[in-house]
Amino acid sequence: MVVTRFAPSPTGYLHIGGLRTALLSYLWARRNGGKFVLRIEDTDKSRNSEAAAEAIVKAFKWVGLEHDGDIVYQSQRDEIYAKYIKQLLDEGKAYKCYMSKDELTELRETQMANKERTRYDGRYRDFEGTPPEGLEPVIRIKAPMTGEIVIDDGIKGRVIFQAEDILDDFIIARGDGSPTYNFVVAIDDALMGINEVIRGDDHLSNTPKQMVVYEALGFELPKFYHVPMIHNASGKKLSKRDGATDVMAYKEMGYLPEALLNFLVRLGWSNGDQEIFSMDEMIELFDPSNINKSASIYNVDKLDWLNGHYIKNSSNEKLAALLKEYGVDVEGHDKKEFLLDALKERAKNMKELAEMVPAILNAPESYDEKAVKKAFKGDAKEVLKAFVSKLESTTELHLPSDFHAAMEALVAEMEIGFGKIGMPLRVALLGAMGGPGMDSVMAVLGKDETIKRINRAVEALS
RNA sequence: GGCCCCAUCAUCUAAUGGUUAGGAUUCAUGGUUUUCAUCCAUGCCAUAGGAGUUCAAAUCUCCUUGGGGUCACCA
Repeated sequence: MVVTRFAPSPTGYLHIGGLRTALLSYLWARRNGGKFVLRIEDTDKSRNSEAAAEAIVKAFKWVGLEHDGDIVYQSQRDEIYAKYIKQLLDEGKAYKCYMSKDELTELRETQMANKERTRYDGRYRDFEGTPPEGLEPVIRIKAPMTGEIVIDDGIKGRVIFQAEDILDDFIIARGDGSPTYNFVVAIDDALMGINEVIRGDDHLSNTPKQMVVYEALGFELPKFYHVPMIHNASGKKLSKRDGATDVMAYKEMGYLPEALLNFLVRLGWSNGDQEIFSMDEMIELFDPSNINKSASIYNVDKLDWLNGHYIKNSSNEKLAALLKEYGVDVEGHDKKEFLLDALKERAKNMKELAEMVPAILNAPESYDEKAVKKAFKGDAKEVLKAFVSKLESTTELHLPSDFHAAMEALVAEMEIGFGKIGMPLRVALLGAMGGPGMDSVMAVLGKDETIKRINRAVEALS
């Protein structure tokens, strides 16, 4: 069975890059009928892991990703790590190092001055004397100093490191006894049965260290997939400065989760010319082994386009329910179908959609000067008055097509162009140019409100 | 700087060693419309550079250049 995981460090919220690796792990697990588990990497206890976990779960919930089983907190697994530290110590695969932080810094500076690679020099590897007083030792693992470390990566292919270039006896437990990242990741992944690790390729150079731990503990290696990063417009790793990296901020900006996921899955991965993927299609088609090797740049235009697409193709019921989260309630409005039909074609995001609703439902408080100047010239008022009479004398006025017919009849009778009625009518009903078709607007407003608004405008603009 | 990774339009990407290098987004133009948007049509735009292998290279090899990642008692 394929078991994947998402293992964020709790920095407070889920960001867009994290969501992508989570999505890919999720898809691959689902495609294989496997499991997708969530683990919070909170070995640094100074941070509030619960709030972070809640934020992540909240974001997961919003986009519709579900993890299997309980959330695993590394902060609650100290005994497990302690057990393995003891085991390695007993087996002579790890040892106590009494070097102080100052000494370490000094060593590093000397090495840098000599243009050598900075590394621990192994001075306590075979130490048998009396340890210095008053110093809590760190635990270091014995790492191979020669030979090749080969990662058979599912995306990058064979990646080969020389042990002497990158390894030293790295620290697996700090002076206070707490275990370090590369140690616990390997243990947790192994213990939780994770056999397919999909993560950012910034972890590629950590992998050899983790492999040392796997080897020392006799665990079986998972399959690694190191996914290229998402970069910002200037080609750098996506950071908090690049605008809204918090997934929940995308909700606030009016993005639909399906648009966001669709956007993310297409970053570095494709299926021929297909651009639109439902969740089911993603699950059916996604395979991490055909993810691109190169980083991709995050580009909002495509996301906006996708979002517009998904809004246009959403049902009115769904949009009405969603709109409530953006402070607009149209569920009780008897013309909500006409309203949403007209508006969803033109909204790029939910926030825009939410703003368009009151612009129609509320009568204009003022009339845009430029629009008035353009639309209210010549006999515009006479045309509007004639249109009012036309509406008053028409009994069946419900559908947009009914109102359209009324307009058509008027322009035919008066022998004028559509613009002669359309433009002043637009200003009268909405106060400005722009917006949906007049027939839809009138159908939403109804006959009485339409007439009322026209009369008011004619009066106000005299 | 050491090590590792990467390189097709501005951006996301497609292309069993043989295609007029395809699609999408953006942009431009035209059409549709009472306006704006949508929608439709058309157009602009790419194999980083240099060697090599081959009848044939975006595709394989090497070098150069460029970009990125990583080098903690952070994760």
